[in-house]
Amino acid sequence: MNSKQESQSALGERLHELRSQHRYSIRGLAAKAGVSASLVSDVEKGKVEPSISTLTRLASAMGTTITYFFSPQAQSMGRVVKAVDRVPFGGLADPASGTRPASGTRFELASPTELHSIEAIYGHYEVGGWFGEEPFTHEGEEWGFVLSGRLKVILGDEVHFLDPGDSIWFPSTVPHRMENVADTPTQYIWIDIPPRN
Amino acid sequence: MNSKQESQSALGERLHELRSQHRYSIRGLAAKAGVSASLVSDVEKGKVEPSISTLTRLASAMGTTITYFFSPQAQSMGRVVKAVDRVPFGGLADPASGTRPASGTRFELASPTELHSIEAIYGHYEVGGWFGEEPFTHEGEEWGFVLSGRLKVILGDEVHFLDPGDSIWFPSTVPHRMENVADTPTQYIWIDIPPRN
DNA sequence: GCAGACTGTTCGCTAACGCCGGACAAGGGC
DNA sequence: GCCCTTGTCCGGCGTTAGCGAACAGTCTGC
Repeated sequence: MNSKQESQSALGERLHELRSQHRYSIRGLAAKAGVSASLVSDVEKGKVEPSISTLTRLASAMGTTITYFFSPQAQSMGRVVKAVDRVPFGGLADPASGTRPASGTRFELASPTELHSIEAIYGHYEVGGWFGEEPFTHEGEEWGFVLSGRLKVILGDEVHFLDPGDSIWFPSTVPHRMENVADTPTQYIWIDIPPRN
Repeated sequence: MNSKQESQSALGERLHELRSQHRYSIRGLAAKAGVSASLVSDVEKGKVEPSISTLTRLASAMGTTITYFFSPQAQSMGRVVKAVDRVPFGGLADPASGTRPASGTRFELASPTELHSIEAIYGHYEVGGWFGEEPFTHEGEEWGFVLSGRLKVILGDEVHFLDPGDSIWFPSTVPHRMENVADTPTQYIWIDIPPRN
């Protein structure tokens, strides 16, 4: 196993992961990128190292850039809080005292920090609906929560998929774009936070 | 001129620019990267689109990664203040009043913002000296100023070269590494700023 | 049951081109 | 003059990226 094979398989895994998130079939992605299905398969299996042009086309077909495949996935520009990862909020009673400030309620913290001076929006995306023809930026920060459907959020070079219950936070200065990729309408709660001062 | 040629030449320009900054000859870089000199020339001239493995080797030979060639150079993680770009400081008198608070002195602002609670260091690098075997991160921010020599600063995927009079500012959370690439000792002033609070 | 439309994979095959070695002209420096 | 370096160009080899077709497996619907 030489380093070439290692990097190939790493690249293939990233491609497979990205394609799976998009729920594209191999032939579907191939058609969208203008390449053959066998090539996509070969790349994912690490049998072939694609040319830079081909990899660029594959990235473009999924709304990202070639840097996606090389940048470590650890350093994220935003923070995603998966539904299963939400922590109870308001119930953090002192275990020793056993105090319970509330009963019959359930709060879960879905944002990485507590935020103030926010603008809440209840949104509705028709099938195929999107916001931001091209990724755009502005001041402030925002936080979104998907109630139903499936929302694709482009964050710089990253692509996040939000299923019902998932939420996302990011600074608005990161180029972003939202798109409903479900075959049903997508409902969401969106929070915009203007810059402080 | 199709898009392929465009991207090739853009890639070639980035490679040429990076190689020039390192002051490597074509053969020098080729030897360091383990490729032929003609290939380096062809890539720079946009005659050939290198394979991903080759481009990775070239990037590695110059202390960066393949993402360098694809990330837009506009979005910089840090801000470089070139010697020629420094603005006079302390002499910003009101043109109308014509007041001159000082005489016989010359101050120039070399950092993007005024900083407080700092730790200043006068450093000395022997030929070939470096700091940080691998890029490292920590809290806070820092600012450096080169008095003599030539300092190579790796900032994430970026590579900056500081000649005497140049300075750099960046958050310490960006992986960084410093290296004297001059054939003489490098003197510098380095400022470390711990996180606020 | 079986047809049809999917899924992903494998197998030659070929044209393309990445990559190399060598030769070339154009400077300095001595 | 000679020598060493600079970058470029050319011919050609060898690899392989990319393709089309055929493959087996799964699921749906008739």
